[in-house]
Amino acid sequence: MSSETPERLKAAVEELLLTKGEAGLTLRDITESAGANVAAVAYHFKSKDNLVSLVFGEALDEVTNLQTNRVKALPEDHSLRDLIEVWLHPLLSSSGPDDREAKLWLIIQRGAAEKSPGLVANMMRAANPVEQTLLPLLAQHLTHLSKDELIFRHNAVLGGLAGLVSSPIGMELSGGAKDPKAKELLIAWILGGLEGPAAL
Amino acid sequence: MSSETPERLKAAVEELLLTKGEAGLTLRDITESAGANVAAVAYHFKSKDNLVSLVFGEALDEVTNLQTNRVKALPEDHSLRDLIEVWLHPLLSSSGPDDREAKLWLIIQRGAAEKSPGLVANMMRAANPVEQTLLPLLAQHLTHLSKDELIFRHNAVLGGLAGLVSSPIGMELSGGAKDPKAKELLIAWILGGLEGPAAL
DNA sequence: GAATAAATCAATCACTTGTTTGAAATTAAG
DNA sequence: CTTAATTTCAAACAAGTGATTGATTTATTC
Repeated sequence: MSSETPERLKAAVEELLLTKGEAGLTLRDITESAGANVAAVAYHFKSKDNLVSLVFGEALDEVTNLQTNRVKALPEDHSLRDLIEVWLHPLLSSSGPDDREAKLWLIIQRGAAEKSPGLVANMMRAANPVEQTLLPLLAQHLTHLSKDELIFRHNAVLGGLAGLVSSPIGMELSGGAKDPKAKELLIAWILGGLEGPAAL
Repeated sequence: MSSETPERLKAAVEELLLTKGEAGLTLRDITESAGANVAAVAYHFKSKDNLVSLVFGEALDEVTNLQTNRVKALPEDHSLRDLIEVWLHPLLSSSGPDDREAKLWLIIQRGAAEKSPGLVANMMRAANPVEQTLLPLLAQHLTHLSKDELIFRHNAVLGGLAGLVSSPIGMELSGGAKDPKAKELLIAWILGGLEGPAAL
């Protein structure tokens, strides 16, 4: 019987990344939270950094897959609002089977906000799939924008969400955006930012 | 002659907050960078945390003052774009005497992104002045928004800038937005997000 | 210039960090 | 059952953390 300790360690890292971020993430925090010995991390994963990077990478892949699958499943005649809802589904949907995706999303956003080394390493690799399926569809709805400006606004929305999620004074998206009212506020703002007149 | 060591220490903290953030900020980093002894921090400021919190607080006050003064100096018949330009001036202006304000802004944004304890403590206090002068003027330009939605979009823009500034994949605003083209892209996006149709 | 106050310094404190070790315990194979 | 491989564990490691001490130097005051 192979040990389930690695799974418990990864789960503990996920939970701690969500609450404390990578900066304040201690080896003993992880092992105590997972009910394992400190040496377990080095035994199962070569190092703590390696474990954290692995968790980030898997979270990124999982979220990316779910996102691209939803986007691809959209009907031909979908609206821009449909696209946005599907794109940001984990942030907007009420709790349920999607809770894990929302959690992973928040972990990633937080990691991005504090430039977690373990995330940045995986970022470039996983950014491509979403952008290759999403950007063409976005372009289809935003014909008034040049490619440069489209990419800029795409990044702006992503950055904006990251900022909103991690802002100490901003709303608490985890839970907050699932209030239907907050969801409408958020979508309206995103739509306005995307559909507004071009600068160039 | 009173020592100038405290000034050098604060300057060193500013520089290190900008490059490494509060998470990876070491007492010995500070003192070595300031050319001072490790004991100097405890002598001049009671503790490292106290020093960092002080630097954050002063940065917050300085930026807030400059912002509110510029906003108050606007003519009666200014446009929304004028307001935004004045509001986000440190991020948009080319280098010069404003470089310090841009630096302080970036320090604050980064601190907000990683929820630096030393910043969060000062945040609530300093948030009021800007909002009390800025929000009424914003409301004047965005009459189609309810007060709730206005506040939401104000926070969204702030969060969005924080996200853009600190995003690993986003543009590099420090320097990037000072390119006139990037400045126009940014302002157009912000304007669209603010002026877009109301959700409620 | 002597006495007092302020500031700097090397050395060390107790504590936490991630990692390693070698023995003990558990599981799998013959 | 016996042996061998896998996994767990307490203990210790070196390096780094913020903070403190008491002596030494520097500046100020009378």
